[in-house]
Amino acid sequence: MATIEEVARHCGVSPMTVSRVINNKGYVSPKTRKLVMAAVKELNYRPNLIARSLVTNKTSTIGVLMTRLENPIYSLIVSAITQEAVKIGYDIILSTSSDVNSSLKSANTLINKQIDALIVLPMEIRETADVDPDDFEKSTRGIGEFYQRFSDIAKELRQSNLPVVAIGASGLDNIFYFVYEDYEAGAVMAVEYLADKGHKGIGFLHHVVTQTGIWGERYRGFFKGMEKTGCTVYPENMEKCLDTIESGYEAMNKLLDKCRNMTAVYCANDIIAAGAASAALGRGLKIPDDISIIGHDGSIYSEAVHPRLTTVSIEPYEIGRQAFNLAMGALKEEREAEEIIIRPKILEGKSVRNIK
Amino acid sequence: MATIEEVARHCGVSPMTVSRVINNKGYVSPKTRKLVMAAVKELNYRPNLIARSLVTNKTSTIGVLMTRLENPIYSLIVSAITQEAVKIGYDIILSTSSDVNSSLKSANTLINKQIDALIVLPMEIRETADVDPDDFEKSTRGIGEFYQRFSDIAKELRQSNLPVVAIGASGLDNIFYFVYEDYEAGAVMAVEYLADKGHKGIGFLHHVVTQTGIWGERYRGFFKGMEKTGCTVYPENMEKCLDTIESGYEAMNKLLDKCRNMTAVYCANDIIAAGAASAALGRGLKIPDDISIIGHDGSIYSEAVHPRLTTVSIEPYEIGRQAFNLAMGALKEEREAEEIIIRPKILEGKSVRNIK
DNA sequence: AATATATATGGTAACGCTAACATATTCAAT
DNA sequence: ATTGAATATGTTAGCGTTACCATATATATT
Repeated sequence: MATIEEVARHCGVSPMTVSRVINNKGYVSPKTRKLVMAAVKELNYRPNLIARSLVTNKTSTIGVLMTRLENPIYSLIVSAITQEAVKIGYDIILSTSSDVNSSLKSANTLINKQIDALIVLPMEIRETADVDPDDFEKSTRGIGEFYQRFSDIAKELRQSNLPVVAIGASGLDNIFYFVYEDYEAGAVMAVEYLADKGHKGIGFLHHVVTQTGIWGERYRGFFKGMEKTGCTVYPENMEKCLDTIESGYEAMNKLLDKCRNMTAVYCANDIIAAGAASAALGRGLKIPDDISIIGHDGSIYSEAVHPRLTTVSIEPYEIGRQAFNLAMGALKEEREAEEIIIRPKILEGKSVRNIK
Repeated sequence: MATIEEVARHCGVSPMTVSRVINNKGYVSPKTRKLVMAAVKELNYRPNLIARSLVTNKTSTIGVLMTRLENPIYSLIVSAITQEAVKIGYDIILSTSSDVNSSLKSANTLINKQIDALIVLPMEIRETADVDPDDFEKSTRGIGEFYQRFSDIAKELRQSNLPVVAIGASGLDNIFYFVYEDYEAGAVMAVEYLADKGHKGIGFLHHVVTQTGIWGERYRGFFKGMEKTGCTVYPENMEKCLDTIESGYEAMNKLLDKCRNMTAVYCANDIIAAGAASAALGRGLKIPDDISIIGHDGSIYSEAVHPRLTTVSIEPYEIGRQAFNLAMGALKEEREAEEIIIRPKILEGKSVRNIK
């Protein structure tokens, strides 16, 4: 592989001149520029970006630390980040780890690789590697611990001016940039939407996790929405489940067995809603004639059921875009600290009936 | 940020000794080791992996060049790659580009960043940036051009011992490692499965692209399967569509209007099948009692419809795993050239009726 | 003609690390 | 005691690039 030195020798100039040409920086006469460019082409010269990084102290690479790329929402976020990044000549280096220890290890590796900024998306991080992934109570309990132990690293990064953007969180020690979706507001919106269509008997398929994280927010949002719209919450119209189609299906069947005066159901996400829709159809119920369903996420699942699901659409692309630009802004030291809250939207499908 | 030199000074040894400790390489007395480790902790030393790479000439980073991370199949492949990578201390640097020019540019950047290996996954690459993404005829026409123009780069990489693994392709100039799924065999399997259940009137919802790439393979596979099972192909039982739910829905409606003696439909992928299922349900048809449906991909879409779709399951995780390990094997120069073909499996749902 | 400014090029050192070699020191085996 | 290997540490140089400063020439301004 040709080096800058060889290119320089090949056309009788100094390495510095070659450097000026390839970086388009400083003064170079048109004649030498042409000469150098010809040599670059002839020798098939590739600038060694590692060597450049060593001296410039920047890599044009940002680290993304996350858990499950399998989850379409996260992969959409990452997709947005990479798309924004490529626009300004940045690349992303991706690390997926599922438990606290390996996440911290990954974070350190990324930092040691001299990334210019770090975006963390630790949703679904697990306490330990050996936890049953289907034990959701336990399996989401790692996030807090991660942030706690990450705090020291974040402090250090702060000092060395490496911005850290946390997606899906806020108010953490030593982290100053946040992007998150207002899930609670989304849940409120879902209930309001149903109430607005004349529904009073509103059911809820919620995740088993009800206290923390995204599921906690949606859980609280449901109650808030019910109160706001003056609807009564009946325990018989609620059922818990996991984040799978199968679980949503089973929970909906249980719910339909015990519910009373229930005309609509808010599902904590589209996956659950898809399962719920299947259960309803399987019992010969028509959607939305016999039962209205509203989901949450605006994921591709909401399109996969018939009729298309009305859902509270979160904006993964927007989250990724904002996260990346926040990181870039912080690099330029434009801001000291910032928090960006993305508001969801109602994405109307055909799964909610107007019964007014 | 502390350097190795500072750590060395701090405990009165040479940088080499510190290097030996942090790399666990060569002889170091237990006493000095302890001393150094204490200094490392105290100064919060982080080895600069960029500097290390410059001298070792390896980065423990592999490049992944792809188009649309939004497509769950691709993101599952990437997920598998990262999971395999992290196991042996590698990271992946991800680049998503949608057209030929920017893909080549991204490839060059990755190479210049001194990646140890490159995995390319150029499915759905477009000829130019301004092509309408929904114009599938045009939008998939870029792959060939990409590989053609990539060939020079591949040759160069070959010389510098940087392995290139192409996913979803085979027999390309200057590329020696391939991992791909046998989609044609999958289509044959789908038809055979239906025939085995007693179906003779088998319909086909195929993609508008019928000559090249994955759609071409599935298209050919359908005919091969029909011939193999002795079923007759009726043009009235075929309809073309795009890779969207909506398009699958519309195509299925057209198909149901014109078909004759059709008891089952093979859909070129699960997205189309999900749309088709919705259309069938929307017409009051029962699945699988009135019409059997089989999809292709084994994607999460196949779970999102009721009843759960029987589908030809491709193995994205396996593809990613094999691709990464192929790259690693090539790095160790264990092999000269290799081609790994992944065979799909039938994933049984409840969307196909046994009419024997 | 004299001075200031813009343009063009080169030399040196350094970024932080490790490979390769050199040199001690220890310890066991003769 | 003598040798040879194993153990332990240090020295030097270089990976490929650019920052910084120095210098030379061309062009504009008075």
